[in-house]
Amino acid sequence: MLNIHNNLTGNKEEFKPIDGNRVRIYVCGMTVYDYCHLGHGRVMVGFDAIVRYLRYRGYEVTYVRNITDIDDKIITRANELGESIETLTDRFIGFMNEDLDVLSVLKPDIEPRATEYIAQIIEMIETLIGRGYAYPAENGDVYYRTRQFKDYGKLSGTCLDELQVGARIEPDEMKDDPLDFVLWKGSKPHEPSWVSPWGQGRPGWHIECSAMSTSLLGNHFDIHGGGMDLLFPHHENEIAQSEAATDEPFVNVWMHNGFLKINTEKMSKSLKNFLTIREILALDSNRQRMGEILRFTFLLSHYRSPLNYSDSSMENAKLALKRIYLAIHKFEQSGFASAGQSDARYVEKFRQAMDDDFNTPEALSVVFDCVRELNRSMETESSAAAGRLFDTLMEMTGALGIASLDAAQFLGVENAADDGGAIRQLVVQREQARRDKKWALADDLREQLVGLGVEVEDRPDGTSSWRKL
RNA sequence: GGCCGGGUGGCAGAGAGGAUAUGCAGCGGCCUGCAAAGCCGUCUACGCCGGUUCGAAUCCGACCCCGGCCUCCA
Repeated sequence: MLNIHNNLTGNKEEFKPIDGNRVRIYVCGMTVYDYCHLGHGRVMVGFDAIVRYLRYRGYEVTYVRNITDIDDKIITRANELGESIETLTDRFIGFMNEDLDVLSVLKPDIEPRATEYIAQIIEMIETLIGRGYAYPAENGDVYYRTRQFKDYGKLSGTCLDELQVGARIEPDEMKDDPLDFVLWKGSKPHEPSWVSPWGQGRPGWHIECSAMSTSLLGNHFDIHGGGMDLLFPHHENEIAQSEAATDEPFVNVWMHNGFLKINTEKMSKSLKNFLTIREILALDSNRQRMGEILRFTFLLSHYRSPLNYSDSSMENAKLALKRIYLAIHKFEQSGFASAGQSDARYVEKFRQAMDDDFNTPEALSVVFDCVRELNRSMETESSAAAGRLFDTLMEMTGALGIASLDAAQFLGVENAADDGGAIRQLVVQREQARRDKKWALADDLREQLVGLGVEVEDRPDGTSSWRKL
């Protein structure tokens, strides 16, 4: 039984798809005018793991994650850089794909862009006007009549009269009520625009997600996700728009990622304390390895908990992941063979953890228990057990999308292509010293290797393996 | 001001009325020329004050701190 924490009710609930075994899920992706930052990474990795697990569990998942490619900030940035909207957004979509690839984030089944759904957006706005939930203003804007939607606030738990205090009307807006929000923006000269019944303009932010999600997944679908900061007003507005337009319940389960913090403060663009994914990836010569360490860092805490990012959180993840890879590498070197079946004891516990609102930290504790027993079985040369435990380990890590790299490569086993052979030379000298039983020299050479970041491991036959992680 | 989260051992981070989380670090042992890796064993916990209970880190109440939302943000 899979339980998911639903922000609509505030409770953990048993998950039941609307349509048999089929799960339809929509996640708010990014607005593409800058590089992906760690907060994006957390959402993308989090839902990637969730979707992977849903599939592992046998659900037939349709995963939609949108791209916002038209909005005020995109226009501003394009003007600043003196390039077209298309060039700018295409460029950052390219960067996003590269970053997510390194984080082992699989492509969603459908990745719609707002500008490809203008017709559906206009159609939904017309429906809302027809139903009395929206009205065009003289300046070419169309606004949503918030007070008209009786359930407004049901997701975020706010009530309209409390919101009134902070609500504001910008000088150029012509709202009937400060709480109303924009569905369509009349365009100013030199801004990109589309023809609409209300003149040249472009969509407001919230409407695109309502239009894209309902077009692709139907009026009523299973799961909608995103970062906590989208809960209000974005998701609240999506509900208001969609349910007013379709007269059907919009989404059954709302899921939100906890914030990412840096130095105990929320990371955000407005605070200018954000780190981009590529900055982090550049910290290691091996981008793939760094990507997986970052992914592991995210998975090491629960998706709803606040996560404090720091150098030590990455170091922590690196060492933990290293333990997994060392076991995998040892197995690969050992000559033990896969058993073709996994150990139900671990798989059961793993599923229990993941079934409890995708508790990845708890699931990882099962992974480590399995690693320990795998190591033990390899020491006692229990071949069948080792094979079975290895298969179990790979099944669990596969479901989480981790440990997918080549173990030797991750560990940097006898790989120092960049040092001109100096390491290899020292290792060879040390092997000779050990054969000559010149222990002081051997130890001195090992110290030199450690200074180069190299870990040496002696084999019983007098040779040594080494790695540079 | 209104509304949400959270305070767990040296660090990270789950859990949730009687339990060995897990990873890193520490300590003791096995292994090793010495190490490393691995294995075995082991020490540090549940913000503060009350209450409920046979029993509370876990439930209730007060308090103190921290973070967030109420405006663009994943």
